[in-house]
Amino acid sequence: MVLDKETSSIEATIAVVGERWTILIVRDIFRGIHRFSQLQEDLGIAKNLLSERLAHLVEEGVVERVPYQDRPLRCEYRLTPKGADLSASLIALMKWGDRWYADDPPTVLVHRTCGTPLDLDPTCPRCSVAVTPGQIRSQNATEES
Amino acid sequence: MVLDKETSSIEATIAVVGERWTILIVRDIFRGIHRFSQLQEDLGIAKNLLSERLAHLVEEGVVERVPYQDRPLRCEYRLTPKGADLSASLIALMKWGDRWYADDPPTVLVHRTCGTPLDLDPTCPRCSVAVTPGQIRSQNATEES
DNA sequence: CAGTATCCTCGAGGATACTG
DNA sequence: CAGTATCCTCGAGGATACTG
Repeated sequence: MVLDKETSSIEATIAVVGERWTILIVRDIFRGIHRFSQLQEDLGIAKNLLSERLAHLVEEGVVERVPYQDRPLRCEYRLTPKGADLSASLIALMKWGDRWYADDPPTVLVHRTCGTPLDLDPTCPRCSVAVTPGQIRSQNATEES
Repeated sequence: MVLDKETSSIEATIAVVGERWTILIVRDIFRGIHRFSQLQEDLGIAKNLLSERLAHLVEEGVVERVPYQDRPLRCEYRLTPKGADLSASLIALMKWGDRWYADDPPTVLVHRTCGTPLDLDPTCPRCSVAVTPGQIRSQNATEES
């Protein structure tokens, strides 16, 4: 059917980052927490689980190990371009939680440096209407629209 | 710390929809699949699990039961406004999966009705720069920016 | 510090039978 | 059709001890 592409795309995404600890780890790395012990302390996750989740993220190419000292060799975890590309997803999830579960609604999410409110609701630039997932399809980037 | 709000917002979101079946159910309802048997067939999920996940979504106010016949009473599942508000998140996840796991990259996501490509990368409208999750904060909607 | 190795337990997923 | 009720099994989460 027509929606196969979108189907597998969502499934692919949640197969990689659709797990509580995994997504929280990625969020923490976004926030500048890069070292094993810092992640463990911030998240309160068991060390074997953190180790396993990080290995999984490295294997998927979302996170990479970057040495920051020799003798003994120590690495920290950084987002790859693929991992950094998750920002839109994280922000959308954050924004939804903020909208519906904030202690004192209404709140808005703003750019930290300049305070400008951010609107991430998907809108078609041509039609100027809100777009839902069912109204979207994939097409090859080289095709004519 | 300053990021507490975002932290709990993401955790709140994944507590509600951060599970494989749950998110696929929401996606299917977005796509127009509203009945129990259709969802079960489309997803290949065990009936007790589907029943439980739907009950959870109803309880969370993401989905609602809407009768479509009496005698016997039958209900279908529709998104509430809160559920429909998940579209930005679903699309962002879909788009990431499409970008990094499409069979034949590059692909783009376009508005189904008019074919216009959609860009959901978060950009600050004032600064015109890409915004990452760590560069966002919550503030009360009534505060001055 | 940054992990790996073990072990234990509980509960989720799934299959199946049953029901109005 | 749209579920509920049971039952079984496996494996994930977590705690803890250990290692270079």
